[in-house]
Amino acid sequence: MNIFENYLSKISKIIIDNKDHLKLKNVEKLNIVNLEVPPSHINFDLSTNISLVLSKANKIEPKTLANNIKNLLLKKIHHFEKIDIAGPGFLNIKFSKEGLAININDIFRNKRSYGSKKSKGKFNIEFVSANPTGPMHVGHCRGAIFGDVLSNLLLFNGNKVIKEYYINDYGNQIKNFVESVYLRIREIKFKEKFVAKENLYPGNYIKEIALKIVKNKKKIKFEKLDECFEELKKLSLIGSMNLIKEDLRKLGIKHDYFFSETDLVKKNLVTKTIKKLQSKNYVEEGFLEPPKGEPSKNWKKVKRLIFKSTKFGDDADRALQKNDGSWTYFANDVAYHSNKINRNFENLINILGADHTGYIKRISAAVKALSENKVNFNCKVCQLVKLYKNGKPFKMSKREGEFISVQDLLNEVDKDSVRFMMLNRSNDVELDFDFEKIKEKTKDNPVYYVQYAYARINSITRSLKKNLNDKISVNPILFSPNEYEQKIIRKIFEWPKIIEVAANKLEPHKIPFYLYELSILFHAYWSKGNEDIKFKFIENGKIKRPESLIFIYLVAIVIKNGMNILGVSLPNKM
RNA sequence: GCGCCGGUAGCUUCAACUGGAUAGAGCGCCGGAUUUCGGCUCCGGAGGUUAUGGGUUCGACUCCUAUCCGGCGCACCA
Repeated sequence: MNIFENYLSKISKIIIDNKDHLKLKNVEKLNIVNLEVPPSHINFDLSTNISLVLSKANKIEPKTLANNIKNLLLKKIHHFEKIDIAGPGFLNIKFSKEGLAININDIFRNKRSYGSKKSKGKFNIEFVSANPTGPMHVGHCRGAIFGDVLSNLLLFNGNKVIKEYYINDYGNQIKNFVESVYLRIREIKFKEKFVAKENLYPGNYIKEIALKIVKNKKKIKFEKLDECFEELKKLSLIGSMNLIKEDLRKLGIKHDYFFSETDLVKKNLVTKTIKKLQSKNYVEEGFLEPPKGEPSKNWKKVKRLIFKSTKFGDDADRALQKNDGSWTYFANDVAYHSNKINRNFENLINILGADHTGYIKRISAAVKALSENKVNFNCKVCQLVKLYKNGKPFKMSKREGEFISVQDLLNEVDKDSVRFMMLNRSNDVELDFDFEKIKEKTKDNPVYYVQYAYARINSITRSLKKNLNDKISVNPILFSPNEYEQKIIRKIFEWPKIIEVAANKLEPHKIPFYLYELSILFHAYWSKGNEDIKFKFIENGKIKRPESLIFIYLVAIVIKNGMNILGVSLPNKM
C-alpha cells in the first residue's frame, strides 16, 4: 500500500465513523476522492479534494465541511501536524516530523519495491510481431520498447505478464520471402543470376540466410521450389527470426512466447473458432459491400463467410475468407485471439503501429464476441517516429535497401539512449528522434541528465566509503529538512502515484518525465553546494550533515527503480 | 466520404497525476552566479483567450458537440 492509499483509507474510515457528526448522509462518493501531492508552489505534503466531492451530494457548503473535516483529522491522525483549507475547499496537509520520518523509513525498508502496488492481474502483451521476412527496422523500435517497458511496469506492480510475439509466417508475403531465399540459393548453388521481380525481397540478408541453408543442408537438392517449399520455409523462417531476435536482444527485449500463425492453421484452430462464432450467430455467409475508399481493381462480389463485427461497434462487417475460400489474415488473427482468451488472461494488450489503427475496431469486436465481453482488451497505438540528424529530417523510404534498420540505429546510438528517448513522449504523439542530439552530454539530453544524477550520488557514497545498500533510517527528533530537501521528499512521495497512473492508463512515458523532474531537483540541490559552502555534502572526507544522506539515498532508490522499469542502465561513474 | 490520433509560450520540442488551486518543462531570448563532493553547470526574468464556436460542471487542456488544420488508415495485403 502506498502513502496515498494508506492515508486515504484512514481518512475514509474516519469520515464514515463520524458521518453523523459531520452531518453527512451520503458518503458513496468517497471512492472517487483524491489524495495527492499538491502543486509545487504550495508548501504542503498532501492534498485532498474530499470536501469538494462530499459537499455536493450532501448539500453542505464546501468550506464549512472542509473545516469540520480538518478538525477531525487533526484530532485522529497524529502524523498530520497542520491542515490548511485552500481555494474552493481543498485540504492541504503537512506531516508532523514523526509522520514524515515514518513514511521515509518505510521507503528505506521497501527500497526495490518502493512504488509498486501489489496487483494480481494476468496480462498478455503482444508486441513487435514484425513480419518474419527480414531484420527489424526503426519503425518497429518504438512499439517494441513501449511493449517491453509496459510489461516491466506491470510486472513491477506484481502482475503476471506474458510478453508475446505473433509470427505472421503464413500467406503471400511468406511465399514471396521463401521464393527469394530459394532463388538466392540457386544463385549460390547453380550460379543462376538473381532477377529481382516485383514482389521478391532484394535485401542482402536474404543472401546470408540462403548461404547458411546451403552450408548446413547439403542433402536438399533445391531443384524445384514446390518440392522443397515446406522444408525451405521452415529454414528461411529460422533464419529471419534469428535476425529479429538478435535485434530484439540488442535492444534489451526478450519475449516469453513466440506464437506461429502457421501452427494455428495447421491445428485447425481457425475452423474451430469460426464455428464457435457461427454457433453464436456472429458469422454468416453473404456478400460484402465494395470498399468505400479508392476504387479497387480486383474487387469481386463473391459469397463468403463474414464476421458481423458491426454488432460490436465496427464500421463494416469483415471478410473471413478470400475469393478462393481460404482464410483471411483477419480470420487467423481472430483464432489467435480466441487462443489467448482460452489461456485465461484477464487482460489482453496489443501494441500496434499507427498504420494499423484501422484494424482495432474489428479485432476488438472479435474479442468481445469470443469472450462475451469478459476480457479486458486494449490496443495501444504508437505514432510514427520521425528521424532527424542535426535537426534535419532523415528520410526513411521503404524502397529497396534504403530503410534504416535497428542495426543501423544501434551503430550510431547506444541502447540505453534509444530506450529512454523512445519513451520520452506519449505514444499518441509523433516522436522526433534526433540521433546527434542523443549523443550530447548536456542537460539537453535527458538520458544523460538522469544517469549523471545517479553517478553523482555514487561519487558521494564512494568518497564516504559507503554503499547505497547500507541500512539507513530517519530519526524524527533531529529531522529538519531544508527547502530543497522538502521538495525532494515530496517528489519522492509522488513516485507511487506515477506508477499507479502509468500502469492504469498504460502510459509508461510518465516514468522518464518523472525521472527527469526528479533529477532537476537533485542537481539543484547539489549545485547549491557550489554557491554556498554550507550546502556541500562533504568536508574533509566526512559527511557534513548526516541528514543529507537521507535525500541522496531516496533519490538513488527511486532513480534505480525507475530506470529498471525502463530497462536503461545506470553507470556508477561516467 | 468515413474512422483513429494530434493541435498547449517566439518554437516542425512536449508535460499536466485518468475533472481541481496561479497550465508546467526544454530550446531560444534577456539578466546574474561559478578556481568545483564530479567539468560538460546553477539561479532569476519576460513569454498563454490551451486551434475556434457552443454545451455539461462548484471547477474543463481534460468530458459532450460543431467547425478548421496536420498525420495515419480505410483490401480478399500482412
